[in-house]
Amino acid sequence: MKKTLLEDIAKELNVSKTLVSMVINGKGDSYGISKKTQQKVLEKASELQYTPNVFARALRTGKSNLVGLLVADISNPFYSQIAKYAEKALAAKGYNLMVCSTEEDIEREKKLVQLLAEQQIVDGLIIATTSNDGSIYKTDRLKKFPIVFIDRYLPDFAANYVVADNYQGSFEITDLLIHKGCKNILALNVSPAYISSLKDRVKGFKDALKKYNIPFKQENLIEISFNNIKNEVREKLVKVLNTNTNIDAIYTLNNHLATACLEVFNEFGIDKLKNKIHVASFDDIDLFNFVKPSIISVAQPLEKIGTESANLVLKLIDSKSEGAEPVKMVLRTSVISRN
Amino acid sequence: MKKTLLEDIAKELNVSKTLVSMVINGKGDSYGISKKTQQKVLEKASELQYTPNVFARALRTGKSNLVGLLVADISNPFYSQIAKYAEKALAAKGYNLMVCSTEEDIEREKKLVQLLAEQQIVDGLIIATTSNDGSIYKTDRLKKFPIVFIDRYLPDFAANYVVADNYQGSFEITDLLIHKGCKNILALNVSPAYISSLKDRVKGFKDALKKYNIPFKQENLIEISFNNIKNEVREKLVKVLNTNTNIDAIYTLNNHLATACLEVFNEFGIDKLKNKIHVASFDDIDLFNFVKPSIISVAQPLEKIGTESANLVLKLIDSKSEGAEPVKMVLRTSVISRN
DNA sequence: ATTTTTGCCTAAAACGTTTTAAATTTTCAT
DNA sequence: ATGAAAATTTAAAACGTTTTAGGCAAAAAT
Repeated sequence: MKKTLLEDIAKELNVSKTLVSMVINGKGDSYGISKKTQQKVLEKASELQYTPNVFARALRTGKSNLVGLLVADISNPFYSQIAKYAEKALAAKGYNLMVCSTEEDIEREKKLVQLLAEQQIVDGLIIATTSNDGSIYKTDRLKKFPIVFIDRYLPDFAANYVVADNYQGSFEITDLLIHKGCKNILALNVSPAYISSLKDRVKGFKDALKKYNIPFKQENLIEISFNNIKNEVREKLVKVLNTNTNIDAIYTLNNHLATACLEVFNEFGIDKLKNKIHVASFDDIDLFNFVKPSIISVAQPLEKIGTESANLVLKLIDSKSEGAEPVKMVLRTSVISRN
Repeated sequence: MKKTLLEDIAKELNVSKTLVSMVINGKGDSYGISKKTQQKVLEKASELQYTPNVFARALRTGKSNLVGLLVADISNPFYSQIAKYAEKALAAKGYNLMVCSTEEDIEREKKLVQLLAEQQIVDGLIIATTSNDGSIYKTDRLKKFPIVFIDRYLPDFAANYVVADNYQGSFEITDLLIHKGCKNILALNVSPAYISSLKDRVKGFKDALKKYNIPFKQENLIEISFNNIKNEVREKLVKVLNTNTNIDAIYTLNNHLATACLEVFNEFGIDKLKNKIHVASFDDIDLFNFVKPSIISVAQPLEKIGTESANLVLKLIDSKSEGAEPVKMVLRTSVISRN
């Protein structure tokens, strides 16, 4: 049972494959194919279970109906949730999704972009970039390629993005901590710290302190390198808590840091820590619903990021929007307070 | 700056594009192209940054160098971890991965398989199937298409699969519970219960009971429908615990059930529950490291499942292995005991 | 009764590769 | 030198579409 081709349908009906192609693509009317003929073609096509060859079509039209999603780590629930919703939104419009992990490696990101975009394998890209300066996106070809950045945007780079309002979320959760009486908050950040979302979170944190005239101390912002989170957190956190005994809150700037902290708590016993330490984290993961000490967190609108970025990239693909102003979408986060 | 084509290289060197194609594809030697010419071609190709057009190549050869991964839900960490490792293994061999969520919907699975496999978009598929009888895989075309099932296999269906040893894991964890003194274990299963991994877990559970001459009671195996887990767990769990007060352990058959149980515990307060209830779960998630009551769990070899399924599907693709015996890989799980 | 318009349809080229079959050039033995 | 054999190289077809440019009737306008 061979695959049905346009030609098979054409032969059976004694028409040209041109005509069949037109009808199949819904252009029958605009090319003035009679209703009767269109009907015949569609019936025969479904009878023979015709499905167009994607590669031939892509070769001819330069369109693949694929969208790529590049994230640092697909096994991070933050990204996999976004992936899920993006896929759904794309599927609704007849597009398929290719997910690739960059492993927070800019070289791998570059290779993938080259492969997927320059090669025109995908019609558009959704990217959580690891790049700091966006240099890899400054080629002529890529500048007019449909790309939507998510989670992290590139400063000084006119590009479309859909991100959470990291500043607002961080400001609000810090504000909440302060309202709960915290005066000496220890913040944990993760390198590479040039990533826009992290920078904005730090800024929100600092500005909230400023609002209440609490001086920011550099030693209260610890930086952990992303590829050795567990160990560094253990090391540095224990040290700080031992030397600086009036820390009254810990604020982790992403979910990995939070998990690492909780592990340290576990290991050393929560009670050994000063009693009234509050814990807060950017990102909201399932875990936080179950864990003591109870954690307040900033939930990002994952579904919205996924859906909106997908729709935006489709819009870019459709509109061939040369020269249009880039769309910058900043979505509100919500602070989740647990008793 | 137009894309470089085979023809561009050919023209610059005054050779045919046939020759260039041969050299680029590493077939220079076998076609007897002189070393000198090969050298020239490769140099010029890299000078002009030639990369072949994937679609033209796929159209001509019928090979796309893509592999599809179909899972029930990419946002489930179980699957997203597998995805990560599969992607890595594939990338190492020059293949890319397309991940698609089926949402545990057999119709969507069918559509995706049709699109990806029958359409030859991908060269092979890795699938966590929702199908119970495998009927959608029994077409002539699919029977000889490179498919590796993961997580769940299809009984009565000669197919390649890579799965965890669900029976062994379930047997061992039940055994462990019994050793801890439990005599009245409540097991929570999830529908659709025809899924092989779940059936094997149930069997392991029952056989472990049998080993110690503990009679299996049907009312100690509760079934929860997968699309309403949270509510049903709350409802049924509370009821059972109230009526049947000598339950001394709860064993959830997957990670979703476990999370739902923990939520119920949270809601009603752990202390309200009989003190000495042990909690066990198939699957091992991050959460379990942090939660009280402490949970024993069965960890599946996620990395291995991802890597091995990827390698297997590549082997199938390469070997055009008609008629070869299907590979059935059953990987040991490990029971993780927390004090 | 011829020309023009309209309505419907088609042949052929094009997309960028790979592969087949054959052509050309070189080398070697005579 | 000459023909056969060996070593290189190539033209053209093929993969399955979409699109361009146009063809041919039938209907309408002159």
